[in-house]
Amino acid sequence: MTMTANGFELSDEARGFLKAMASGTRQQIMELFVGGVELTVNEVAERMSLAQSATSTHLATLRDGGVLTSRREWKTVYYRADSTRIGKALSDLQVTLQACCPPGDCGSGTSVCG
Amino acid sequence: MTMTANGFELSDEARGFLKAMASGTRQQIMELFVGGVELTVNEVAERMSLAQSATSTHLATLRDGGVLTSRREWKTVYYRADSTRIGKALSDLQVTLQACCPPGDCGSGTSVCG
DNA sequence: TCCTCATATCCAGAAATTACAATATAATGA
DNA sequence: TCATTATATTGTAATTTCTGGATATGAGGA
Repeated sequence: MTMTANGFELSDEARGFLKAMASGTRQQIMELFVGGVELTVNEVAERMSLAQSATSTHLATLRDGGVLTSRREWKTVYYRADSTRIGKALSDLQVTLQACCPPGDCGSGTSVCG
Repeated sequence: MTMTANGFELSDEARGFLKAMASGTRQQIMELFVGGVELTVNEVAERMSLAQSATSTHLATLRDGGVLTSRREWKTVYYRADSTRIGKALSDLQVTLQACCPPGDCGSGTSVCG
């Protein structure tokens, strides 16, 4: 929990998540990981009909954004959804975007709530 | 609730949300709406130091994506966060991305859960 | 009707993203 | 060391997105 969080600006986790998920291709890639499945770069490339280089870049973007995590086993890298960080990002988005009233100002101003 | 929802693909609400929130500028715009605040196009343009045309386009994109809603009062249009639709999108994202195991397949496969 | 204000749309250049081919790196085994 | 396999990085062209100026639309008031 960051000390500077005030509910008025999106957390780094939320920003990273949104940036990573901004691409339709990456959204489709994430659908391959539903259910905790682990996949290698080549497996994703094949299922997406995408070049290996493009796939590697997308997976790196998703990992940088906290959506995927990876582990290395021998020569191959396994990617899977980072459930914990995804949960944090979504929670932050909900707090910031769905909050009815500013902290300490509920019901006092011109805010339209509900 | 859609009949075709199976947890393996992102809902239209989730896709619309992600597309709308893909831009850093639009993320900043959304921070202006925290707490249920209502703002006009010109107010957003001024606070963002953005041209009126660009602002109008961004707000339309956010509305199309289900993140903002608008009402017309006399000559001016007031925008505010669409709490209900934001909640639906975030809920769908959580169900799809955070789900541990495929429906009906929990604990049976090679999934790495937790 | 004409004028004004707020917003929306159109257009063209600038900036960012995406894709693939080629090459580089990392890890392992012969 | 050399070859092999999986992944990462580089370079570049094509596409998409973003932005501001100009213009159009829509609603009221004089």
